[in-house]
Amino acid sequence: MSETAEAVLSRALRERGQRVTPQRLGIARVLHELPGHATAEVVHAELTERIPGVSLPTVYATLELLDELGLVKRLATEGGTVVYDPRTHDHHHLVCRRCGSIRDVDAQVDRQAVLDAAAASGFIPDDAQVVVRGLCADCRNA
Amino acid sequence: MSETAEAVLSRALRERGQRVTPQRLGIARVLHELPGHATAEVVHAELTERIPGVSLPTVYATLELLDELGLVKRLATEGGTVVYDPRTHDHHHLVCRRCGSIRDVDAQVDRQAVLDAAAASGFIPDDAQVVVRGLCADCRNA
DNA sequence: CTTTTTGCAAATGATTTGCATTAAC
DNA sequence: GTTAATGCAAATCATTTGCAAAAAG
Repeated sequence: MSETAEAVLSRALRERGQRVTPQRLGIARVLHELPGHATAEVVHAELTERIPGVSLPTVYATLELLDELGLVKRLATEGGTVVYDPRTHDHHHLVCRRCGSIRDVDAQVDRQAVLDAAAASGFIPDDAQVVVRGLCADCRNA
Repeated sequence: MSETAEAVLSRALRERGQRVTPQRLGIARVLHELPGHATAEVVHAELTERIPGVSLPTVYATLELLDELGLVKRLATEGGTVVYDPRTHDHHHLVCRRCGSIRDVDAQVDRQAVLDAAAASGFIPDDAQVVVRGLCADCRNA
């Protein structure tokens, strides 16, 4: 089986000489257990039910740290807020124009043409994902 | 030659029974004349040099209106702010992880695989663009 | 004239900061 | 013991809202 989010985080923190705290472990765990993507507020609310007393600023700081460590991905929403994605494998996103929800999709897309064009302009690419905008299944009905 | 942004906007407004005001025309013109994408603040600053006295709330409301009319595209930045893109043709974006800048790239990418996957999950796609994250030419040096 | 649009001032809401206290190591 | 991490309260910043005055049709 694969390692827990806590185990991966603990090792990453020790490697950088940073401290392993219950807040950090809890935040990583909660983010991975929540379905889909989550905002700092949502992580905080869920975490509070497990470890009361953790502050919102700590949640924000920790999510940013997890992003720096490459353990989660920070995503900007159309609405201007930020959500975190615990899935770091290569995938694409479906963004609903009505409710703003973001869902993952797996698909094989050849992005070489954009990457080449990017490189040609002096840009050094890290990764490239497709963002599909439209109407999600829920909003299609409602 | 192609129509001016003002002419297109005037017609779109009349069609919807909305009013053609110097503020709206000026905002559309400024957005199209500024290089690349612009925030509401930047549009406001530039517009103020041409037509003093236009308020920031009016700029925000007008940019939203232009987006609804399909004359510009609203984009959320990684930093959590919003910029407007006056180019409505199909293109992709290069987002710098360091300075947050967004540049356009033209490239031919076959997105059918994601669109199919999206449709299979009940999502109705409007469009799909590739977002390339990485380091822009300026930040690579600095 | 009637109704929309504007400008102003104030409100909002997500995220960040300063700083004293607490807890990892 | 040292130094980094936390919690709290206050600050910040982009964006939005309420409402009376101005202007488009």
